Amino acid sequence: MVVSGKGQAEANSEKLEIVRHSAAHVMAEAVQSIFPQAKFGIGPAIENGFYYDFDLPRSLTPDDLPLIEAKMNEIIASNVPFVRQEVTREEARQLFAAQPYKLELINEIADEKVSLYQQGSFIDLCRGPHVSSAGEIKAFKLVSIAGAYWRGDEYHPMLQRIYGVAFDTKEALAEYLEKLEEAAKRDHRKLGRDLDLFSIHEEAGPGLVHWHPKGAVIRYIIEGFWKDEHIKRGYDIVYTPHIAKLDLWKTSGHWEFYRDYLYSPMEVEEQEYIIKPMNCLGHILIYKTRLHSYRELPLRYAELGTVYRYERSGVLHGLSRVRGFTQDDAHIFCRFDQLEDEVVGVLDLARFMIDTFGFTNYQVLLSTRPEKYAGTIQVWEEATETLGRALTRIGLDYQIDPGEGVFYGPKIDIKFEDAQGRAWQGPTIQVDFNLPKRFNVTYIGEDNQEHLVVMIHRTVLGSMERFLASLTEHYGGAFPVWLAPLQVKIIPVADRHLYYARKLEAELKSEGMRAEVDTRSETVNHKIRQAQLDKIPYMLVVGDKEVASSTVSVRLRSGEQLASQPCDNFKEIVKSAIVNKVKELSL
RNA sequence: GCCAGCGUAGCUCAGGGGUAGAGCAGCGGUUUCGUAAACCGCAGGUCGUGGGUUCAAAUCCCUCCGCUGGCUCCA
Repeated sequence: MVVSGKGQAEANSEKLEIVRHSAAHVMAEAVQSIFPQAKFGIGPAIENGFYYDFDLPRSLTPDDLPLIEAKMNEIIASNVPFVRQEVTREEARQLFAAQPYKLELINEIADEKVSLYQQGSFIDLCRGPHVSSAGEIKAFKLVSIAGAYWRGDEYHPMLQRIYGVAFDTKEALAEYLEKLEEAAKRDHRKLGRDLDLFSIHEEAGPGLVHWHPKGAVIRYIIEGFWKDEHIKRGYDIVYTPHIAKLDLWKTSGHWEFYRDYLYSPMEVEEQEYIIKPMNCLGHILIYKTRLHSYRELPLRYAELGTVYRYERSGVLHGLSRVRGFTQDDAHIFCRFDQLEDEVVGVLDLARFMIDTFGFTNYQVLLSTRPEKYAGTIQVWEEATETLGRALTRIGLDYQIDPGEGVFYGPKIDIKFEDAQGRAWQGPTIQVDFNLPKRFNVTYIGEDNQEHLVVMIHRTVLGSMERFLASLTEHYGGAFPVWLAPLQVKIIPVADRHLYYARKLEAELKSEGMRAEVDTRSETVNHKIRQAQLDKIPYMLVVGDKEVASSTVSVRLRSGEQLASQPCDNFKEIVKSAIVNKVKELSL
């Protein structure tokens, strides 16, 4: 039996964190030497590196970074020791008399003693630990400057933050920077343009997505799959209008709570209407067109519903954060005693979707009661426990996100990571105690009395836009065959093979495959290169040999090449890849 | 929204007070080719917008719009 405490890897990562934290202090010393008037915020280690926040007499520009780096290198070369000492809070206050942010921090420390770390001329309030001397920082680079509000509060002053990355060795640093460059190639905004999937136009407005034919094919396939799967799982597909009277949104509370996210009302025949920011109200109206017995619950209304929300200009991001998007939405109306089974059902569906589309990098979060909430604590606790039980039943590992629930109920979020490691919320399951009450959404129970339903808002993809972003980055644009906008590119060797190539194209198309002939009078090499850049799964090169023997020569986008084979054989291979939704090309 | 940076041809980018450039893509020819870029030619831009400084602005200054990276936010 192994009795040792920490594993080697864990110890290494702790050491690296200390190095990164110390690098932040060294950077602060460098900044202090350049700007003696600098006021210091905080400077922690973060994933891959560190940052430090400064209040400086002028704005930093990227040109400042090499100067600060040079200074840091001097400090590191001098190998100054990091010295820890403890002083009383009062002594610390005197020491940091000219440092308002530090004073604020000192005042919040409960202990009578506070610890300080000093290297060279720079002394900082800090819990530590640190390296013993600056020379232990082996490889770092300053990467960017950003504004950051003091203590993350937008009503506090904005400080200047410098981000750096730091690693054990120069090689590890170079490897990391290389990885960043590779990640940029997977960025859905770049691939979206290169692969002709979508565009966003200044003329039309930021955050408004135009789906090109190739992006639209992917969406169309996903939507068809999504609808079929929902019908199989007991959902009913509905459609609701894109605008509705403002009064409806006043009743729901959205006008009061989410006004900042709503587009201004438009007047129609002296009535005010708004464009919908959510689909739920339409579904509620459908539900309420008649009385419902407890026997017919749960009812599940699903809609690929397009919504519009005003997002602040600084937060828009490709397809991941937009102002108009289509949610793969559904609302489940059920009894409280059905909640757990329903959540299990949704989680099972969400996981089925995640697996089918091949995602592996995601995290599951259970968000609990926030400070401002509707309903009673008891109901909240019951519902939160129910969500937790559902997660356990389905066997999903999850973390608690305390206080991050929506005011109307707890929720489960599934977040996908993008190419640069940023997390974006995809599937979400939210329990709602608020709307059923506000709209009096009820069923008639066994006791012949009216009871409020429990509503679940849920998506299993998130939105079509964000989902395409995630999908594109996950596959680096090389979509699985069933999703690939174009599945087969037919490449005739010379013009005399065009007839045969077109016949093949027609044959494949008639069986539902997406095939196209490259009819240009270009070299075979050129056409193959183009097909490779377009990341088309299969390329069929046809020349004299193939025409003579009625075969095709298959090249995969992996570069793998296969012997000539009968066309029927190839068709079966592609069909099976489509039907089985295979993630990797294999033959 | 806030801080910083950026905006030159469809794309990637050069030029930085004195007549707007390249490669790729596009178009027209020639070439008919066997698994990642044939050759020749042509065309393509109010240098994001509006204003200012100047004899002269893509270039310097300001406004706005958009994008990028952060921050805040994200029902």
